[in-house]
Amino acid sequence: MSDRPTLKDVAAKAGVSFKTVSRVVNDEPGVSSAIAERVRSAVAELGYRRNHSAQVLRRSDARLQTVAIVHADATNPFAAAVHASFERYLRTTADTLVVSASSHGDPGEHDRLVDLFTERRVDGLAVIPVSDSPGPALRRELDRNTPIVFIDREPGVNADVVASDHIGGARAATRHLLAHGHRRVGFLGSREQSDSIRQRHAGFTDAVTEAGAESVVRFGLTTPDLADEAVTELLAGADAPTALFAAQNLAAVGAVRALHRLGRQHEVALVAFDHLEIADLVEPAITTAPQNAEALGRAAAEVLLRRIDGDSSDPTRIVVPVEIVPRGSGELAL
Amino acid sequence: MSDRPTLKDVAAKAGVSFKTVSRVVNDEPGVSSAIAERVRSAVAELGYRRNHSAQVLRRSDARLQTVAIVHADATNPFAAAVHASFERYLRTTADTLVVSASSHGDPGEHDRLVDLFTERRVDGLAVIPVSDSPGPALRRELDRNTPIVFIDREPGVNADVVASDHIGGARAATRHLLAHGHRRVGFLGSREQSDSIRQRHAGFTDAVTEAGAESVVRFGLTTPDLADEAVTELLAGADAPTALFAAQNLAAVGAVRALHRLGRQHEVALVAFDHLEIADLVEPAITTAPQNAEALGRAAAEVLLRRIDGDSSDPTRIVVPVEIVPRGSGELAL
DNA sequence: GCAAAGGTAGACAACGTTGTCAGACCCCGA
DNA sequence: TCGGGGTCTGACAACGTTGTCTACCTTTGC
Repeated sequence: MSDRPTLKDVAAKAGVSFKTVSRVVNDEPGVSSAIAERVRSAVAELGYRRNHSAQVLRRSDARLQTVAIVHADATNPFAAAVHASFERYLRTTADTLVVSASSHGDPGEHDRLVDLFTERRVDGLAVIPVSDSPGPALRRELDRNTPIVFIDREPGVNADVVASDHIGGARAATRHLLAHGHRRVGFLGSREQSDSIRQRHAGFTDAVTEAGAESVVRFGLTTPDLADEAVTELLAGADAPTALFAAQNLAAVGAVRALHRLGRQHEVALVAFDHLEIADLVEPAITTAPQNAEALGRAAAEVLLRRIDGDSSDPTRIVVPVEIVPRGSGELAL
Repeated sequence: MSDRPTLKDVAAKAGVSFKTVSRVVNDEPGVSSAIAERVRSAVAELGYRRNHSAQVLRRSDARLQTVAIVHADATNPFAAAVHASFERYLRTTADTLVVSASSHGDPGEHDRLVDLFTERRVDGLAVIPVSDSPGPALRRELDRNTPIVFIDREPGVNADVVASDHIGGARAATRHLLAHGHRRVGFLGSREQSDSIRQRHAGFTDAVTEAGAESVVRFGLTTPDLADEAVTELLAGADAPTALFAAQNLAAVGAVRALHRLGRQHEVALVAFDHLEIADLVEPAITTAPQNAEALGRAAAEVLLRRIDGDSSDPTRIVVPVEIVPRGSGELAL
């Protein structure tokens, strides 16, 4: 990727000064149409492309038309959907390139990615946190008032956040189960370190407590296999729950698998947080409380753009509602 | 994202020349430890970060430690899995940042993204094509011998490609169905413009022809809903197929949905190309011919790295085998 | 005690671009 | 014929960094 033609190369070919070429490629006035034409054909012939680094260096105040999004796990379909919405909004409304990278869940790598994007100078950052508190690079950028928006999870600092109403959604989902007569409900959670999971747990506990019901709680179910095991074990126990709230989609997948293998899918109620591709493919179809990825991505983009435009008001916290979609599995009565 | 401290700012704070600071931040020899220490604390205090643009500009021959991947649709789980493998390999073995963007299937936007990454100077590009032939920007980069690897689909030019064995996988999957006695097999395809879909169709046709069986072919099933409709219609017809080959995962999801709604999931055989999250959640579990996303991503990274390292041999075509995973749905006999 | 050698620090140019300024040219009217 | 004004073009500096070269200061060896 070297030996690219520069303004000078184009200028030499067109027989003009490189400043004239600069004017032409930037559509600046003050170039006669004959010369402009000659320059344009030289540009086309050499395949000249402006060097973004040099441009950015010279006009260090200008917009880079680039924002970065740092993923915890870009293969998560929910994260991908948020990303898609975020990207579409920024590309279409602000002509801004969205670049991304994923830390695969490693906090050190996560912070390192923030660092790498910072070195490369972006207009702003969207971050899906992997841990409770920001790493050194992220903290430095927050101090520097770099436009940053956190998506989906609490960053552990006072900053702009766009997140689903985890508490309200989990509370509503659990109430939904309790309304069908269940008195003993299981909670299937993934990483307890994750704030969104903790919030869903809080909403779950709210609903259980207000109804005076009982609960069984499992955390650490980060893969379908682990969730499958946990459900199998729970249901074999003496006082097994009669309804399950899966706080995360992979846990839900494992729960469905276990229920079907045990043949108890028509007996044990299940509500799953998050969208599930499989929701209406199984019998009974799975009642879900899906996060609105489209709204989250769009809201994050809006907040970030406002910050990039110079808005320096206090951090905002945008909460996107989560609504229950009844499909059958959550309506199984005791 | 402005007003960042520069070498000069750090130098002023530490009371040295900016070149000395440069030496310290680059771990170059020739700085006394006392001064180096003073510089390091000034760096820490100001939160100095090297300006990547300036660095790249100065050393225009050097590696940028950055490659870009341009997606057709980053929300496709298969694409996401390939990306994850690609990213992990490059981050860990070559300390290279992988940035990405997605065109959401729009060829013009796709080529524009290539252009934007080119302007930003990356060491190489990985491209998941959206159309049969490269756009102007991509063509220009190919002419310029920019390291580029195409993933999963044919680019329409002579270039490095890493792709699954679509033909062989589809042929094997179809033979698998025919081996269970079916004589009339349906083909469910998504975009006919896509070369991978055409190849799967070719493999399908191979197997049908060699067995002297009959086929019904549907293209354009790009969403589960469209596939659902198509299957519903096919099965209602006079000479309905008794087995289905879904050439793409979204089409497979729709097919499963239709079969279950019609209650014919134990009667009509189904093999699906690609990985399906739902594969073993439904009854019968779905027999698949999954692409090896991990191998594809890794192979693409290896090819690209070799090109970046200066390998200028003829374009290679790496074909990653696709193996059938029998789970039940594909073994339903006539 | 002095020259040579080595280690340390800074001055300066250059990368490719854009902003500022000045110069060259042309046309027009006096 | 000449000056004034506008239009077009180019020279030059600057952005923040790294590579090269030079200058200083200390140490070493005779």
